[in-house]
Amino acid sequence: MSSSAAPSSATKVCFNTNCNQFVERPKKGWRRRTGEFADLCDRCASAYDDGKFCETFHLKTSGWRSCESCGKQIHCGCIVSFHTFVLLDAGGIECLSCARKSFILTPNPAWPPPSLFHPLQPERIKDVTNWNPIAGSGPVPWRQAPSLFNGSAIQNELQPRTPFLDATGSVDRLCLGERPSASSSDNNRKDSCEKLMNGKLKIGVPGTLENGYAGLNHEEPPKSCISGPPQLSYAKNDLSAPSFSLTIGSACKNEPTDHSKVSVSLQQQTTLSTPLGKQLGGHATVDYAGETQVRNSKTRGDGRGKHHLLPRYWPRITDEELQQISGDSNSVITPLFEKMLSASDAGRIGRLVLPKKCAEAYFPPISNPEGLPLKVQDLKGKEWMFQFRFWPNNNSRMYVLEGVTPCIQSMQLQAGDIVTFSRIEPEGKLVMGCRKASTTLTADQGSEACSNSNGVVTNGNVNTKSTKFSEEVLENSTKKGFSSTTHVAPADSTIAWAETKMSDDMATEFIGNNRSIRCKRKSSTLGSKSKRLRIDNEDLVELKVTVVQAQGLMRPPSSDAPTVIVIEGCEFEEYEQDAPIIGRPAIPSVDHSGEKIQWVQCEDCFKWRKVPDSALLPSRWTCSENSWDSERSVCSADQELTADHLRDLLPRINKAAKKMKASKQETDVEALDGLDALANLAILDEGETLPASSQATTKHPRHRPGCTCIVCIQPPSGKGPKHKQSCDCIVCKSVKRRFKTLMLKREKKLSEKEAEAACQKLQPQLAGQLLDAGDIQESNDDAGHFSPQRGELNNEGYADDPNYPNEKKSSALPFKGEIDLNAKPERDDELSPGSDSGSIMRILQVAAEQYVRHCGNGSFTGNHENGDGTGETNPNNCVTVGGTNQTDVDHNRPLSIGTAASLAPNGQ
DNA sequence: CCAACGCATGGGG
DNA sequence: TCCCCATGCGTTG
Repeated sequence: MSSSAAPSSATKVCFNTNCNQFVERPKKGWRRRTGEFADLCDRCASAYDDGKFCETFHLKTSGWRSCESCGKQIHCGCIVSFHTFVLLDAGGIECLSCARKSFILTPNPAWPPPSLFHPLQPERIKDVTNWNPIAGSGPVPWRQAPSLFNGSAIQNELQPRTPFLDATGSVDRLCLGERPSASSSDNNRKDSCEKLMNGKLKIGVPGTLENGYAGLNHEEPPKSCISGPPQLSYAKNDLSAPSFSLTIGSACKNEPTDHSKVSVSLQQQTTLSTPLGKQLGGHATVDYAGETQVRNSKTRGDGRGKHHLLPRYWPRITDEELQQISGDSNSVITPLFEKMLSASDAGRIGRLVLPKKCAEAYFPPISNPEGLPLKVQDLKGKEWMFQFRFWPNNNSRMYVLEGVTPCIQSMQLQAGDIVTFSRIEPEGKLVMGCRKASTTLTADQGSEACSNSNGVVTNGNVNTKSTKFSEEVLENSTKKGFSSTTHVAPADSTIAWAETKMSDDMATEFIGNNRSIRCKRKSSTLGSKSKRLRIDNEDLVELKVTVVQAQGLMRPPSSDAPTVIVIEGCEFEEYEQDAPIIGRPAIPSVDHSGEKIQWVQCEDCFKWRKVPDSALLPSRWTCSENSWDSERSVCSADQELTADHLRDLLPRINKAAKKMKASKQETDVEALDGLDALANLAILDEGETLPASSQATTKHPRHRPGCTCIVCIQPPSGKGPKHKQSCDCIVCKSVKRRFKTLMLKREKKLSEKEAEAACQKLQPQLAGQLLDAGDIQESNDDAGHFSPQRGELNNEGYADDPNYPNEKKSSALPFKGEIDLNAKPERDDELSPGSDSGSIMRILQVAAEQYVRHCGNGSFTGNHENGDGTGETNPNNCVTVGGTNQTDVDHNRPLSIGTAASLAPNGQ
């Protein structure tokens, strides 16, 4: 590859390695993977402009192939000409001209990654109105499907549906974002190119066309070229230095030589070496669109041509997995898709629901509901025979793999784990891999996996992969920081913190526990109709913890004492000059002399250092800043705190948290939404491991104890006299604005439908509630109301059991119990979270109102709907979602941020 | 009575 | 609003 050895453009040496002349005024050549253009001397640039670069400089190199149609020689495998041909499904290549004639539009994989294109992407690229999903939407076709591109009938069929068919030249653009090398003189083509770009090229992405995988999917563009669609095959042999083989359809089969693929050595090798990096970037080949189209429109009859494959199905296969799949062979692995097992997938029914698009894209077409037996190989090489079939469903189809139970069991998979499907080339065998939930949280997928996963965990196993991920998350969360009130760190970051910041021993313990927390929580999300709602609820718990954690990280600013202002009866501390800083989490303790101290971990070496209790530590603290112990002011110094000691410290903290939780549970738990919430608590208890960060330093030294207000987290500047309700000072404005935002979000979130449903469903309930709260309470017991017994059950993990009777689980709709307790008759409509609830926004509202009631001596109450004016609530309630868990009986009780051990002494 | 099958339902994107 | 898909549930063997 010319780019590899060429000097950087900054040297003003011709980028052409066969030239290397010094150039004073370099001309732009092809687009490099960095996004820059190759600087060429006049001569080389001229050759490039004329489309004769390869002829001139690469004539004697390998890689020349003939266009299957016109026989024109084209240099393949070269970045310069990479975009001048298309790979045919049946093997071979076709020049763009011929491809255009054949309506073969799908360019070779785009390269460089889309992000690199952005600076040069014209605005119009955003205009996707011309985008026709057909060409780009078809998933990678079943490899054995006939090549459709030589069939004129098919082409004809496609033609009317592909308005940009005349834009073949766009391939150049697509790939290089610049002029086509071979046909730059063709103005028409240029225009076409631009049109195409308008339509979709934006994508210049890997996977460019396919399935929305990458190419087309603007809404969910791959994060990088490597996280795209499965068309890039990963050559096992290249593990050490990742490169990708672009295999197209059955090309490999027909031409097992390297002609069938174009190896591209990726620049981002380091990236690629990460699990995420293995997301083989996609590319599309001409046939995808065609075949998909045909299959969709003819065979399947659902020809909507809309095949955006959801990112959650993108294959995320790691090196190891690829290696496992390919074994010792030289096979090229084409990751197809993956799916997180649902409870029913992993259940005993033995049916694995296949994402429709995946099924239609990667599995053989079936027209009979009976389907076909499908041989799938597992990672051990064992072959399984599944029945690939479908059943009609609402004018659509629901694809399933039947008979997967033995396979899933042999892989020891459970709901939440991920199965991956890949294809081995050239054999074309389907391979089913798997990834345990505990190792699935790649950066990209993390959130999703987390939110969707029921994350069954494997005994808190810790492996390097998960740790890596945690580090990534940590890094991300660190970057994001906790300083923003609106930022709610993902739960994972909590875990990440624990995993990465603890000493080894502790990390192990923490990781295990945290994982189990996370995973158990997740596991409770499956197996119920209200799965998604339950996820919401889980999120609430996690939010709460996270905010608690955030609170715990707050440190008063170095400036003078705060100015205390009062807004609507609430006191707020303001720091005129400096906002509170984000402090580093620490573990409060007492040393042998009885002096209060705190343990803090060095950012660099992770060793724990003892610092005075009063020490205010920056978020990034290292041994070098240990001014209290000069001997241990370097990372090389031994850690004073033994692992055992540290181990002792944490349970203590956890106990404190637990105790606090226990006290809260009496009231809060009643407000929890039944089994799931209880399960969450149980999980927390069981895990006993809120990260130290969320517990050890949860005291806000200069703050009103228990204050969780947004002002405290992120105080607005300015000070002033007592604020009146009509005050429009910056503080009040800020608060009001935030509340308004909160409410707007809520409004947005709540569909009318939900509101109606909520009202309707609640009417009877509320009516009954007015009559006899006791009865309701009792009747709601099964509906998820808290009961100690139920709590026990959850502690025993029943709630985690997907097989746990659905009647019970599904009845555990969030807030069924709490609604009764919290709703004021006159405000039922507002307060009722909706019978189907779990709506976080509603919860926020409830929390906000409670807080308002607490702070605002009632003046806020009922005004929040205005979203403005007097109704402003401290939006912090938004984060205090933990409040959800504590939508307690006592309306006057202040909202506290939740379970933080030491954060809010007065917060229950 | 149980398991398997296959369709229906409905939440959510 | 449409579609996907997780899962409920009736039917059948």
